[in-house]
Amino acid sequence: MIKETFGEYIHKLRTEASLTLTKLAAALDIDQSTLSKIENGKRNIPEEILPKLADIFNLDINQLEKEYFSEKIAEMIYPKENSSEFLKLAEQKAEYKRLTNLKQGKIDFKNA
Amino acid sequence: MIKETFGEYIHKLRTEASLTLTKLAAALDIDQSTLSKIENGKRNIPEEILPKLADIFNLDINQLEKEYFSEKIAEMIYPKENSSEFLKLAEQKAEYKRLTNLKQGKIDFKNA
DNA sequence: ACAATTTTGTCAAAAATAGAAAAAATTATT
DNA sequence: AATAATTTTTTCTATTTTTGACAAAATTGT
Repeated sequence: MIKETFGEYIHKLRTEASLTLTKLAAALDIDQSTLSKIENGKRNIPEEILPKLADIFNLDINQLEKEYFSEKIAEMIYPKENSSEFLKLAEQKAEYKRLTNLKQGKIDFKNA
Repeated sequence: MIKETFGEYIHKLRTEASLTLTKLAAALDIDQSTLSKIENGKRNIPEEILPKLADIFNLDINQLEKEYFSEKIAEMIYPKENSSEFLKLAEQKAEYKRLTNLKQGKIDFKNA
């Protein structure tokens, strides 16, 4: 697990590779001011940059997505005292959702 | 745990109490068409109605919030194959966030 | 001091969300 | 089966949120 925020993580990747904001931003196809804000947690991180990041820095895209989404979840529950209870419930609900949706053939897991 | 979606749960509460959409909607201070959509999962559920629901149906507000938030989380992870890994990570991240924020005195847990 | 890099502020455009009224559809009642 | 009541869906407008881009300010490195 990365122990920084996702933005800080990107920052670390970028600086360790000696890239400027401008350069990396260009490669990610976003404005450099936007990338700065992303690194500093002041702007949403668009999901579309994940594959590009994985590509540029040779990272496992699955792990990256895990970090990305779990941060979103953490963001949401960290102020709750008993966050683990929330997560346990969420897990059950997710399970249940999968089951009921499978029955109805609503979802495919290809891009899961 | 409730096994329905939160909307379906509201529906169940409402019908068991023999209330019409119009009546409950009025009590919740929202439009009845909006309540219909909520029950059918076609509209976001505004967090503000939770205390009112708890009040009207004599429910534990904490439990209600738990159901509410965990559904949001479930919504987000249920298409992922290994959702429990996401949640484990999220838990760690939340923990970490709490620690670092405590150090900086950023958050109070009164309303957690 | 100068140049490069990064951060911040601002503003308009686009997208997402919400509220409300009315029409359409469904369900219940007589 | 007709009518009434309830629920669902549609449509429209208003509001809020998010985004992208540029320029100015601040910081950092040489």
